[in-house]
Amino acid sequence: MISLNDQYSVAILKTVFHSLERSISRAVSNYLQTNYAVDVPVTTEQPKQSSFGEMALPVAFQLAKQLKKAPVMIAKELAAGLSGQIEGVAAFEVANGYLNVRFDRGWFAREILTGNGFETQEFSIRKTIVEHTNINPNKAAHIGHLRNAILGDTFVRMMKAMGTRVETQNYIDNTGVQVADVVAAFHFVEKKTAAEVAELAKQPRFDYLCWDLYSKVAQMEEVKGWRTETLHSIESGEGALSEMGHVVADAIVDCHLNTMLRLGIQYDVLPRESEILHLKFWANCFELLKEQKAIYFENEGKNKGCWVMPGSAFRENAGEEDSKVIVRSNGTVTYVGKDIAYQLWKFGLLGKDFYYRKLRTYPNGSVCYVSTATREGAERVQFGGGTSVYNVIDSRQSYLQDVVVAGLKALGYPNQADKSIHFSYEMVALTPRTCVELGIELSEEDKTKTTVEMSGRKGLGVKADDLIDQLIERAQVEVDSRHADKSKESRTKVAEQIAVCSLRYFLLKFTRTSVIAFDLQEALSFEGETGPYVQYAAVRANNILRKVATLPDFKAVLPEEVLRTVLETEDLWQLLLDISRLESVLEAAVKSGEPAALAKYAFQLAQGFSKFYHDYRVLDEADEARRNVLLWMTMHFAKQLEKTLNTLGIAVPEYM
RNA sequence: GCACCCGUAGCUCAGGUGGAUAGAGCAUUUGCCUUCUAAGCAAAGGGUCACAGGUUCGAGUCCUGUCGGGUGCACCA
Repeated sequence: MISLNDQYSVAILKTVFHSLERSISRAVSNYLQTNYAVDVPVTTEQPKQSSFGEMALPVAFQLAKQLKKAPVMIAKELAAGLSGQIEGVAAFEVANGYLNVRFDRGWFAREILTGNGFETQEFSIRKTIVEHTNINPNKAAHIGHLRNAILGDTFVRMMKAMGTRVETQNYIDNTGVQVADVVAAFHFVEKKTAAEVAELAKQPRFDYLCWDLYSKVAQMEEVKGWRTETLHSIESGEGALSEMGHVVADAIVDCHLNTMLRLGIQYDVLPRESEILHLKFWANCFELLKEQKAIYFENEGKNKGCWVMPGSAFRENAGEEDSKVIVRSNGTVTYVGKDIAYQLWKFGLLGKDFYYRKLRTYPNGSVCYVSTATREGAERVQFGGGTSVYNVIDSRQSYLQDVVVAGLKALGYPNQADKSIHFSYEMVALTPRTCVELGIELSEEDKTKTTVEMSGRKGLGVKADDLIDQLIERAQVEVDSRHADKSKESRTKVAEQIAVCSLRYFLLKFTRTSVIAFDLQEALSFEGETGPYVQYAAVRANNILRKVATLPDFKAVLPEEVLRTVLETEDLWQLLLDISRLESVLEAAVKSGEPAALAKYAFQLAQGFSKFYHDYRVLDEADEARRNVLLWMTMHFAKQLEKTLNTLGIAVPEYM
C-alpha cells in the first residue's frame, strides 16, 4: 500500500507536460528567429480533438500576413525544420494550418515514472494575506457564509500548493449594530442579565438561539432606540450592555470556528474591531488621511460637518453627491474609515499593531490567535505586514472596496492599492422550491422569481450546521447499508468525510461570477457531478492497489518500450495525459483566482478513471507487462487525484 | 439616473491570453451487476451561444448598441 498522505511539499514539482510545453514553444520561437527573423510569442493550446495530437500551435495563422504566405505552407516548413529536433516529440503534423505535435508516449511516461525533467520552484519569502469568513458574530452561519469561507480556504490551499506563504485572517466585527441588536434583544425584550446570557451562551447551539432572536428584534419598531443605547455602551466599553456584547460575540465566534472546523477551515489570526477601537488604529489613519489631503472637511450641503473623501477618488465622472463620508458630523468614524485603517495595518503601513493571545489550538496542532488590547499575557507573535492582500467579500460590497483602495492610493501607496485584491463572488440565493421545503413563506413577488435572496434580518436562510447535519445523515445511510461490517466509529468518520466533500465541491463548482441558486435536493445529491463521485473514483483506485500484496518496482519493470507499446491504446494515453496536467491547471486556477477550475479538473480526472476502471480489469490482466502499466497508472492517478482533493480541502475516505 | 455582474440544451452550469465538429451534470428514453464496489459505465434525443451591428483570415470569447435578469450607489456594517 502506498502512502497517500503526503501533504504538499514546500517546493512544487513541475510536470513533464509543463517542461515539454516550454521546450517546444522555445524551440519554435528560436526557429522562427533564425530562419524568418521574426519575433512572435508562441502560444500552445490543447487540440479540440485528441486525434490531432497532444499539443497544437496556431503560430502559422499569426505569421501568415507578416510572411505573406499561406498558413499551411508556413506550418509545413516548421514541421519539416523542427522534425527530430526536440526530445520527447515523436512528430510534427500539419492540419488545417495548425502545427500539431505528437508526443513520444514512451518517453513521456518514462519521464514521469523516473521523475527526470522535474524542477523545483523557489519558495516565496513574501507573505500573502487572505481575509475570509468575516461573519458578524450575532447569529448562526448560513450557506452564503459558507461560500465565502470555502472559497477563501480553498484559494489559500491552492496558493500554498504553489509554494506561496499565506496568512489567513478572519475579521470579527464584535462592536457593530448587528451584535448590538442581539444584545438589545436579550436586555430589553428577554430581560436577561449579562450573567444569565453567559449561562445561555454555554449551550452548543447558542448561535441558533441568537438567529431567532435577531430576526425577531430586527423587525421591531423600538429597535432603533435600543440599538443606539447599546452601541454607545459597547463603544465606551463600559456597563452591563457592553459586557453582554462581549459575551455574545465571543460565544458566537466560538460557534463559527466550530462550524468551520467541521469543514476543515482554520485561521491564523482573528483581528477584532474592539481592538481597532481601543488601540486607536483610526487615530493614526485619520492623521495620515488629513496630512495627505485625501479627505476634507465639508462646510455645506448634505454632508455638512463631516470629513469626506471626494467621489473623484474612486469613481469616474463623480459629482459632489458621490462623496463618501469617512467621519460623521458627530465625530465617529464610519465602517469604511475603519477598513482603510485595517487595510493599512495588513500592509504594515499603519505604524501600530495588535497584541495577541491564543484563542484555540486546532487538532492538527496549529494555533489560532485573537487580537487583544493589552500587552499583559500577550504572546510574542507577529501578524500582518503582507505584500499582497486578498479580501474575500461578496460582490455587493465592491463599491466600498473601491473606496478603501482609493484611500490607499490617496495616501501615496499605489503599489499596495494595486495589491489589494477584492476577491469577489456572487451571492447564494435560494430557489423557491427550496424555500417551500424549508417551510419559508414567500411573498407573491418572490414566488415569481427564480431565486430568493437570503436575509439574516428576516431569519431567511439555510443554516450551515443544519445543512452539514443533513448531508452527514444522508451519507450515513449509504455507508451503513454498504459496509455493515465496519465499526460504527469508522462509518461515521467516512460519512462525515463524504458530507464535507459534497458540500465543498458543491460550493466550488460554480465560478465566482455565478449567482448560486441553492437547491436543497441538488445539494444533497451524491451522483453525477458531485464531490462523492470524485471521492469514489479515488477510493476505487486505492482498492485496486490495496489488493496487490506488493507493488512491483515500476522503474525496473517498465522500460520505455513497454510503456510505448501499451500507451498506443488511445484512451490509456489520454488518461495519462490528463493526470499529468494537474500543475498546469493549478497554476492557471491560481492566476485567474478561480478555484472552480481546479474542482472541474478533479471531476474530469475522476470521469477519466471511472471509464478506465470499467474498461480495464487491472488485476485480471494476463499480460504481465501490460498489467504493470495499468497498475502504475492506477497508482499515479490515485496520487494525483488525492493531491488535487487535498488542495480542495477534501479527504479520501478509506472505503465508500 | 449612474456603476458592476449575468444571459450557452427542458433545468443547473463549464467553456485561460479570439482558432478545428460548442461541452458536462441533472431530467427523459434504453442497455450493462456470477466482475478490482452500480455513489459506476455505455447509448439516444435535446443548441439561431438573448438580439443587432462592428473588428478579424477566423468571434460563444473582443468592441458598440438594444432587450431581459440580478446587485450596488447611507452620517448601517
